[in-house]
Amino acid sequence: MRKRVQMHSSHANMHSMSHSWDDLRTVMCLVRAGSLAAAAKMLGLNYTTVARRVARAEDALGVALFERLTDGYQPTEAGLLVAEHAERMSDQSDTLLRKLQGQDASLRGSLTVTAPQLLIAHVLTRLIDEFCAAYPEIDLHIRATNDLLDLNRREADLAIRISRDPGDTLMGRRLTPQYSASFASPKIADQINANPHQMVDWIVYADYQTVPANVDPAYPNHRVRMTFDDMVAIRAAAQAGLGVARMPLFLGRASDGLVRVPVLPPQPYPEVWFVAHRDVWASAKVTAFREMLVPYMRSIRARFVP
Amino acid sequence: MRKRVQMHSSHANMHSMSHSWDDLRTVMCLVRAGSLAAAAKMLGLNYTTVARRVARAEDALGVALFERLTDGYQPTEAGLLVAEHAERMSDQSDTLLRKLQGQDASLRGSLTVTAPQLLIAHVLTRLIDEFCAAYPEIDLHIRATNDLLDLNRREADLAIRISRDPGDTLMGRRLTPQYSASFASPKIADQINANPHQMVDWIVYADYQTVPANVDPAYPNHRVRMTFDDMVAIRAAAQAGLGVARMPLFLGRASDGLVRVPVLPPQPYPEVWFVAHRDVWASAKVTAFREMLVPYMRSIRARFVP
DNA sequence: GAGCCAGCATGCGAAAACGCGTGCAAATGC
DNA sequence: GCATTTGCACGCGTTTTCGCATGCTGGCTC
Repeated sequence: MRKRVQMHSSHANMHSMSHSWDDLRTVMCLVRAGSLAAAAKMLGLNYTTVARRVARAEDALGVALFERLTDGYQPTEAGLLVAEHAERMSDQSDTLLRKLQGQDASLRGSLTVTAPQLLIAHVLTRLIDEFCAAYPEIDLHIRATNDLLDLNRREADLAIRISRDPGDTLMGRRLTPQYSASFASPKIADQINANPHQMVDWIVYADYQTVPANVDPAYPNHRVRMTFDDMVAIRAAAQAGLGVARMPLFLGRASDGLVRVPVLPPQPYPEVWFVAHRDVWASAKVTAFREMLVPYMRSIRARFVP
Repeated sequence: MRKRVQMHSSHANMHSMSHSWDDLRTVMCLVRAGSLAAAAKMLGLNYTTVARRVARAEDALGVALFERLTDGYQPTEAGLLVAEHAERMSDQSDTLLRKLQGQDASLRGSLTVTAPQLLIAHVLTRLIDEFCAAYPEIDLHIRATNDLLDLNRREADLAIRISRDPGDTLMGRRLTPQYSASFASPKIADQINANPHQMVDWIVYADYQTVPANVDPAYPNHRVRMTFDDMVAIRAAAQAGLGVARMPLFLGRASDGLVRVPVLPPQPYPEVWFVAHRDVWASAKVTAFREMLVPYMRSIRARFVP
């Protein structure tokens, strides 16, 4: 027999908000990820734990949050509602952590930097080396990816980006302007130089689908031979002599087996920016990195401009 | 005052997002409560657990959140920052739970009602009995307190309040107007009736500190004999013959050993309202309670008005 | 159709979190 | 001035939670 009526004369806090905030977060991640395994990876947990927490949350809330289908967990309307509010909780949590991080005056601990793959590989490795030597107690994490990591969600502490737009709540500092131009293997370059009227085979980004604008009118014949969605692959194709590719000067110049071809004169290309969230901009570690990066980039500016 | 020596493993993984939201909530409760024991009570935990969670949070964030003083945990600036953001997370959590509750169409489970102590005791007990009989599967929790519980924070699902203002995000329905008047023990009443010019000794609320306005001019002599901060105590004092007290009609009429004295003619007094949060207003259980309460209060309206 | 993989449930041993009891210090009450 | 209360730290035994291994299902490839 369970009790039907409870009298409370004192204001003892009894309201059954006994359910766990971590369970709400787990539900949110599962909605985002779509499967137990992906959500578990996001949370650094075993997927069994995710399943258990979701079950607990459903039990505590008295509502089904997911439909268990053979191809994964499908959120119900209630599950989406939970996820929506948990997102806002997550925003608060992220903001909090950023603010705490922004007050951190120590030059110890973790610092996560993200930058485009090829910028890291050809430009930043030396700086990274120097930074690690200068601040040996900082645990530097590099995320070399072309994805724009979400600095709001603290996927990285700072970013070096090839974009004019530092973003919404972010702050930015321009590191250098840069230009693009056309590059090809020496053999292709020789052929084109020998005969400007020969057909120029372009290797272009999948996004563009077309020959770059502003090609030199001295070379009238162009066609797109192939499209790629990855710059590393484009460069490899160009190196292998498959055609001409447009790429930033720093990249073409740093790539063995590629030479400039005059087909496309140097074109302004999105600038290189240092970007960080307002909240962490002034923190010791971010500042230390920035103050080493800015002069370094200035010193090698020649690699980016004609 | 002596501070406890704090050991922080300085290489705590500052960046593991894996830190617990529940720990943030624990910090928030400790800031609110001021002591481990009070926070633990709020959370339904042992205070040792609160201490451990706070220590974990400090370790994970790499910042001291509290100073351990002999008279309790004093939040640091960082602790206050954590609490501030956790409050917003808590708001989101509360909102979520309210919305889920608002969609709940079942007439089973828990329902928490709050009302002023004396209104429960003298007016609502019969209704509560009937409600429990009509909905035996609803677990009714009564919180009889004069504190205004926070319906936003789900300290109660619905409230019966003596106030014109249903509040900010709340909805309200007026149940009945009511009036107050002066009551005293029969002996005092006889004395005053026999000699209208005798000194009338008032027992008043600490908040007012003064004899009620609008006393009948036929009784010219008044003084405040004592002040109380509790209506139960005022009534007891009046019953014991210590003086005349102003109180709502329903209360004086329902109290043994008290009779009306004509010193203070019936005065308008704040109305009785049914109040609930928008989000839960239309839920099955709240609706069921309201639809039993409203006609009940109409049927006994005579007890509230002259 | 056999094999393979992604995705999930279940059971078990290990690890973490928890509650309780004890002990201590400072403030409070008689 | 001594007993009591409040508030906390620490150690121990227990409960809960977690990760891992196993087994199952349905869709996919060859």
